Amino acid sequence: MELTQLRSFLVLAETLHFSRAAERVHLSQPALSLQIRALEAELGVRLFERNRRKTEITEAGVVFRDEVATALAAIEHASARARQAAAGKIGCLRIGFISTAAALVVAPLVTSWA
Amino acid sequence: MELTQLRSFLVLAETLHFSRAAERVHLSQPALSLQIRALEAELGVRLFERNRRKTEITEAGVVFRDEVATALAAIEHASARARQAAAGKIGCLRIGFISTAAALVVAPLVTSWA
DNA sequence: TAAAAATACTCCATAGGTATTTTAT
DNA sequence: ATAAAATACCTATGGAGTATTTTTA
Repeated sequence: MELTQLRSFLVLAETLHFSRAAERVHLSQPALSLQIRALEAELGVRLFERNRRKTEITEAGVVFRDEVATALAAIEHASARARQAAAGKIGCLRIGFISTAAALVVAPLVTSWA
Repeated sequence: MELTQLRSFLVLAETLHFSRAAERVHLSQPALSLQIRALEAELGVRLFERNRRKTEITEAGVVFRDEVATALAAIEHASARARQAAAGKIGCLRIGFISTAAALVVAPLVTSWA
């Protein structure tokens, strides 16, 4: 399973139209089709019902869509938090009394002041 | 960003040892090294500090690890739920009175009885 | 006949492996 | 000298594109 497949899946679940979904994720229609097929194959679950002229999402597809959306958002969030942490925006707030000499040592380590 | 990179990252965050982590995810040591480098490059964040003989996880790495672990678990969960839904294990519980004739029609649709 | 998805095929980018080097103890 | 990670290089896989076919309304 690939993140790109999951992103494509979410867009298709929204548009319910392979060609338009493909356009939105910058893929050709066949490429998107293959991604969805691969995803369905790996899950062993049919996510969309391709009837006549319309593409419908299955009940399983709805369940998968809602949970995957949350998971992908979590990954985005994780990336943002990691960047913040690296930039020193995330850390511990600890309160205590120290000597003036120690304060001079500690001060340069502080990344932001309240 | 790829799921395989995230899985490799989680294992490395656990073992703190490239060779052993590579073994656990069935990759060669250089391949794992490249995955981590690619991940760090995409995030713009250093996730591990490779000092002398020991590999240490950075503060940003810890943040990323915790959130990614949750996200990956969510994806696993989504897959399981989708399979359950496809198998008809998830659905509505609706209670009402219907005729015996209607009951005979409905009965075959029931996937499980309470 | 038109519109949408699936299939066939070709190609190339890149992920991964092996071999080697670098680095630090 | 050893142990661990990085680098170099090569290869093969499979993902993506174009062209085409199938399907059904």
